[in-house]
Amino acid sequence: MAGRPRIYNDENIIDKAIEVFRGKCFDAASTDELLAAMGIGKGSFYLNFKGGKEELYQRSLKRFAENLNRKMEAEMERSGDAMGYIKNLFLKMANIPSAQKDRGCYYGDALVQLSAKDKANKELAVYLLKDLHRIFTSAVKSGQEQGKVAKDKDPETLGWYLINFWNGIHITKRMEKSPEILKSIIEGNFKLLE
Amino acid sequence: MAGRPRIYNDENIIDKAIEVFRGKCFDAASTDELLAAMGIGKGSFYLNFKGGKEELYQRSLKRFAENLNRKMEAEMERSGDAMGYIKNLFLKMANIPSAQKDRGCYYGDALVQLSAKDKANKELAVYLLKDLHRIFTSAVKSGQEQGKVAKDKDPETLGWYLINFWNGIHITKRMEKSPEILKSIIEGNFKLLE
DNA sequence: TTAATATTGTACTAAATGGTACAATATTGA
DNA sequence: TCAATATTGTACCATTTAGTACAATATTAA
Repeated sequence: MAGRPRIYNDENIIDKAIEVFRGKCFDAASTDELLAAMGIGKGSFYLNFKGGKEELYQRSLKRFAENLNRKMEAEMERSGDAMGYIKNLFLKMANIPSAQKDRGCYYGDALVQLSAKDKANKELAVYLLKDLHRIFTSAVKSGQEQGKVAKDKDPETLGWYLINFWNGIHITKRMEKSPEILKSIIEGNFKLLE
Repeated sequence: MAGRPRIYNDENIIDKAIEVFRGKCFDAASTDELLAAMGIGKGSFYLNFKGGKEELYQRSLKRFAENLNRKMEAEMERSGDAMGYIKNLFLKMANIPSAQKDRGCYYGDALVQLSAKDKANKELAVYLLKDLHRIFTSAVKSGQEQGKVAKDKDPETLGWYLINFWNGIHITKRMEKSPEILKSIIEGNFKLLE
């Protein structure tokens, strides 16, 4: 259990890598650039990430899910109004600064950016998006129990509407940044749940 | 007007390039690979595409628009039922083969795949997506005239719902390929126009 | 036939790429 | 104090990259 101490923390450097990956696609993000952002050298990197860039990306997807998916579940639970929390999550997208609107959903981006050879990571992104669908579906169910969502509709299907809307708005906000237009799209789509 | 005759046709080779670009992102598609698919050598390429890969991509976006946007307008006109044509366009996506479901909208993909440095091409993709919004909006208007779309709703706003739905379904079909689920998402979302 | 010219194919280059090898270093426990 | 060991930083490597230079080639018009 001896040895030279690490100068870094796994979670911290993966967060830095996510920042880089969100600015350009997997192939365009060079290891040199990633390592510079992470603040570690190649020696440390290839020791900890035996699979190189691909493993880093995989772990960044998992790390992202801990922050997004798990946090969403926790907040839904905590607030006691899961659907209200979800709707607010969407509405907030209308008002973020323009630069942030150029960023998409980390999972959806992975599906678009990864080439066919990165099969494993693509499947992981699909898995995490389906987990998001599950979370949306559970929010719909609790919304139905609270009388906030139409009870005669299949929650699973409404969950699909929501994940599809999630996928769409993350592209649309990159082409149209007007808060008013984005807000009208969001409000309009939530009518599907009524 | 003399000189060695070209062995290729601009439109043909750009179509081949589009095939390559749709399989991987801009940065990951190498010129060698592109030229092999296009069937021309570097000499011919850099003579015709002075701007290199970036110009090729730009012209491929424009070429794609001629085939998609212009064709959509023509079909809407020809069919005499613009909204029916648009809805059918979406419904067809539910039943295409799985491999095709892994491909997205060429413009939306551009927004996700291009890095910040390709500003010009990103703006072109935005322009073409906005042209699609205009087309959707005009379909809504003609649907309203024909009593197929609710008349009390702003066509521009419904156009936004449609372009956002377009953006979304092109991501969603990459994560969920079931024709039934995709069909239910499409049918459900078109309720927003009623 | 031939001058003018547009296109082609290939050899080449400089830079960047992902990854490896390994000596130097900083710690722990005996 | 020192052996054992985990981490670090750097020099290095083979490959791939986008793009250039230019001689060879195939055509048209005089």
